[in-house]
Amino acid sequence: MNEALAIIKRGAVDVLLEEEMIKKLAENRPLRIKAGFDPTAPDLHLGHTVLLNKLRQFQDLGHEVMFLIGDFTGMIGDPTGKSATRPPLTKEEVAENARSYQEQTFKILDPDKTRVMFNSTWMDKMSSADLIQLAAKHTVARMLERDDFNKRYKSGQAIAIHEFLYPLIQGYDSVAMEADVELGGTDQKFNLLVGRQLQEAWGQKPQVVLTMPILEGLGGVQKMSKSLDNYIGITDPAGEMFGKIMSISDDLMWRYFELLSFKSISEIEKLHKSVEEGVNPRDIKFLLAEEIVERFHNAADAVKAKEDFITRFQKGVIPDEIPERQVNAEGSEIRLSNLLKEGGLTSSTSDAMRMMKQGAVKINGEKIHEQVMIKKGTTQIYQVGKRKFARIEVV
RNA sequence: GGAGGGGUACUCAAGCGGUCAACGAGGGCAGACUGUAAAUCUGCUGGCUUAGCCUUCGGAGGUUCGAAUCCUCCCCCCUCCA
Repeated sequence: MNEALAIIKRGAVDVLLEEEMIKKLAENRPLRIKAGFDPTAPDLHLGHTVLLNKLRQFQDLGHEVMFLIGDFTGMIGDPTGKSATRPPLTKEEVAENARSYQEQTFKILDPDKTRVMFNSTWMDKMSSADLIQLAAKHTVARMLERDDFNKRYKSGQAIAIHEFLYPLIQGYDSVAMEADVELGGTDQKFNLLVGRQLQEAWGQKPQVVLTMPILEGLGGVQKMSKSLDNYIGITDPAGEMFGKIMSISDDLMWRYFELLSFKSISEIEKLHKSVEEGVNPRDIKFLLAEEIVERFHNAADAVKAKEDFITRFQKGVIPDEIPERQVNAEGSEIRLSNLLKEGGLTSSTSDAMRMMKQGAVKINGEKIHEQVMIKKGTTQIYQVGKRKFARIEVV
């Protein structure tokens, strides 16, 4: 039981309230663990798996995971200023996304102990009067306590009325689901707490709120996100996944170990000690990279990814598996800048020019500093920076 | 409905008639050094047919030789009053 609590608390930022968690565990029954997901983004990356890992741990302890897809809110759309207007999803799209979610999450979650739910099930039935009564359960002042509302309010940015509704709906989901525990990122803390309050208002025992940290992206500064392109997708090819993990800083590595590895805390502690005693952190990072690649691919791929990595970077060999592309030349030849752009190695020809000037561009391993013409019919290996390669044929 | 303030590149934030493709900071990218690490140093960070040209400062017009900067209208946001 103490052990269970320790597992639950690993990596978590908050457990509110811990005494309640202990009591619930003592009841010795499968607890109902809720976690909500946006119906829009089924492309999961390692940042999402922090939460999934925690859900998995609950499953391993014998509890039941309720995987809630917030399709109701997704179908309304969220016209809040900042994230551009996101178009409402259709029922079909939601269903498709849900399927995609399962496909990806079941690499971590145990399907037998996972129930997928949709909040439209109960929200569709809610009348306007019901909704207003729900809204009556909370006050504006308390809403403004939420950090991001608070900041926006103080700095004079818009807050639309419906934004106040989202935490309430999310909280009501906990009521409808009779959740014992709800998991979320630290950014969700406020919303999760609203759930507690509403459950009490409906005469239920409030859920325990457990928040997990937001995983930093590859740069270690901003959160991992697709739009910042600093993520490791769980469907990334093995070699890429391995390489991305190897590129993180040593400090960040320990964070990834804590949040992403299935190794026990004591094992990780041992690794930490070994580094302090002089083991090259890089070798420890190998362990992490192998573990993650193995989880989302398989053991053989992990081994191969490591070998490739070593030949490629420690021995400086150009990788043998590089993407092959074809680029169309208008005439008998094409400018290198255009080739790099068309070949997807740079975002624009201007970018390509900059890269050349900085000595980041190589053709067959040879640095190219200036614009050159590439003849039609040639196939060469182009490289921009350390990581971007392509074998491009000019046709 | 009334009064005032504001909308600048990924983010924050200068600029308030030319020297502005737009200071600075953060973020990001690249090079050097390395362990594809960190730290550090250097360069870059709108596009193109790249010593030149083209399009950007909420939107549309206008004034001017010349506008992010001035004027008009519109849209959006904030504050106070009702």
